[in-house]
Amino acid sequence: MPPLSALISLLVPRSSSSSPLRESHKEETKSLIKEEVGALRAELNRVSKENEKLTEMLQTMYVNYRSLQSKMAELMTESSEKRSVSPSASASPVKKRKSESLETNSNIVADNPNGMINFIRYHTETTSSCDSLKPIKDDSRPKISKVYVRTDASDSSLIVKDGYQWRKYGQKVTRDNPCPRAYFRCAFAPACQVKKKVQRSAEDQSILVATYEGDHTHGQPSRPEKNNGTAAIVPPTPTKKKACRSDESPEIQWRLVEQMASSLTKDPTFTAALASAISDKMLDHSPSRS
DNA sequence: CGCTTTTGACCAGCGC
DNA sequence: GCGCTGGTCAAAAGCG
Repeated sequence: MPPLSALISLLVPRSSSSSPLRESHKEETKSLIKEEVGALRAELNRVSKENEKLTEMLQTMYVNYRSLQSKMAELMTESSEKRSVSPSASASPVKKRKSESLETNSNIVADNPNGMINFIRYHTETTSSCDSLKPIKDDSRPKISKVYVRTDASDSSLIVKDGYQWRKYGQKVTRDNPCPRAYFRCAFAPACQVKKKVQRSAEDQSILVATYEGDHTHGQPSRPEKNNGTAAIVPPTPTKKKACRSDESPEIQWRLVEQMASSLTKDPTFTAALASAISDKMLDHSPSRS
């Protein structure tokens, strides 16, 4: 990313002349640029504060989710204990597809009433509390995680922009949902066995449900700039929680601001608007116009 | 021309 | 064993 000062120096031509008129114009331009920079910084601060608020909201949601999950786990343990008392119940094996549907039903579509969060992700670990109901053979199953993405209901594409490259290898209409389900494999590394299923929610067709199976054996090939305006908020996992805390060091906060600035300057619309605004201001105050 | 997507065929698991 | 269903394969079509 080119620094803002470099961008400005490109837009503002350097003059070798030192006439008083030129000098005053130069000063005027400088003050204008300073004003612009100040306004941009204020905007950046505003956005970062908004981001902090969203992060806090997300943390609250995550804490609520965890407490619900632990309650669910307690209930599950209780019910499994009761089952183990009853010999008829423990004798019936849970079949593969049954367990999958059970898992899906236990997941609730997380939605924000404000519509601010449209990308919710959480993991369904193989070592989850629900394992008490699963047969032992399921231990070898890959890690499954689900992502709910709010999209435009009119948008028929089954694309979930998560930064990874995916190759579609199939599509199928399932019995319980009139919307087709798309099957993807990780296209970045042939050895990477991660699979993704994407299907619109039967209840709310504006929600895309992406199911990830397994872990990537490589790093993320591309950053989320691919999202191009699609808000993507991932709730903090226990290990990542620290990075999302509001009381983190100023260095980290500054890095976050830098990242935001970077993403803004990478946006061609933003840079074009910035260049246009600066050039307009320059032309407005140019001596030829007066 | 090579890569990606589409789509019908095929296969395996499950219920009856 | 048969039918249903979800998941995968692979040839054909599409696209840059």
